[in-house]
Amino acid sequence: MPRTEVFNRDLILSKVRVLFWNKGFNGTSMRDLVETTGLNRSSLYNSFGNKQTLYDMVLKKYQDDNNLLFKEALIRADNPRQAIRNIFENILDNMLQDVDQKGCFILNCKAELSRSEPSIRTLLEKNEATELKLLKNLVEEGQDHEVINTDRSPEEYAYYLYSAFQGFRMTGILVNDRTKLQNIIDITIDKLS
Amino acid sequence: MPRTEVFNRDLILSKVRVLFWNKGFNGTSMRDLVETTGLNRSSLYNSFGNKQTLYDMVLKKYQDDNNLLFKEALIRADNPRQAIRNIFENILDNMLQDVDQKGCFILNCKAELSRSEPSIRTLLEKNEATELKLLKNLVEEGQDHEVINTDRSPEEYAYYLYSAFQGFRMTGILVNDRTKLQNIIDITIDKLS
DNA sequence: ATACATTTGTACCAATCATTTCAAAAAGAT
DNA sequence: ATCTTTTTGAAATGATTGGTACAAATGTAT
Repeated sequence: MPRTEVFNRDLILSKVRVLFWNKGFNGTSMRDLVETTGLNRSSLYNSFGNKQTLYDMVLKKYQDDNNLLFKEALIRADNPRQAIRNIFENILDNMLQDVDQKGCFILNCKAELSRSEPSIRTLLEKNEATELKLLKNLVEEGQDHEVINTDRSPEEYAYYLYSAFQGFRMTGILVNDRTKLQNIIDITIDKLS
Repeated sequence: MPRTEVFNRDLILSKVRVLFWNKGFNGTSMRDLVETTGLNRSSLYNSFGNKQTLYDMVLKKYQDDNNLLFKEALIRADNPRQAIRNIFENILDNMLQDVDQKGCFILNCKAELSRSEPSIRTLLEKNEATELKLLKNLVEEGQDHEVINTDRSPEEYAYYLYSAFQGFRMTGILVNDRTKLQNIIDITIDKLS
């Protein structure tokens, strides 16, 4: 009975994501979104809600994709320290492929909206807790397997790595030299050996 | 002959800065600026130019203030490694005083505008070069005075510290626990000993 | 072919955007 | 007191904002 959707929903959302990622929430207009997606204004509202819901959708999708990238890093790692290194290096490859040098969508969101949108702040806090927990567990395992030193507690190293990771992503906005970025990773991970 | 300005120019600009810092360029309206400064709409345009020039002015002022903070860190340091530590700890005090947890204005700007405004991108690149140079010189001195190890070159350590510094500032947006932030500094600087 | 649900195009909405205009008010200097 | 320059207030500018209304077009299933 019903007419089926003619457009590729995921393709549309990926275009929306690039736009928000590059220009932020406030820097992106519905006009921009209509032009870039090629969709009709009505279709956009009808199928995806309003500007806020669109932003929320692509931000969450970005989070999921990021988590997948992390999981992938864990799978092809010999040990927990290597897993942490892989997380950084997976992102490095990702960064070098991004000709726009958009940085991290979540960090851009954090910089723009963490003080204005309570719901966004909650989402960011949840994201932070998740990443810290992941890192803490990895450090804990690494210390158990004696591939990470015990100079600091797992939680302390988790905060250090979480902070370093954010800096790494911010640095990639202006720096796109693989050697320089790889060097940052090396020194950061070195600290754990 | 001319009537003198009745308002305190620096006070007005500091209010403008807080606004842009918190809500970004695109998130701040001229209406916001008029309300917060208490100035008349015409006076704002007449005395400070338009929205863009206002933003540029306060961003540059922020940069200058930041540089002053760095210089202060160098002055009261026993050696170059301590100077680097002081830079981080000066900012830590600064961060803990900021109830808004606005993070770093320059990084918020970087996240929001580095892909949209070429003039801003140039300013950010210049800022990056300056900070890297400062750090490189400090590491060089530190290695000469044997308070920083020579595992890596001054430039390599400069990138590492620059990246770590950005991460530290981004972390402070959601974390305001002194112990946790101090811990990040300690581990980061430890790497140099 | 008919019925049904959705997509689409166009036009429209009120609100807000950054910025300008301009006459009136204010305050220094002579 | 008069001149000069600036600040001020209020109103208006045209453009753009996010979002809606609704009829026409479209396609699927019976």
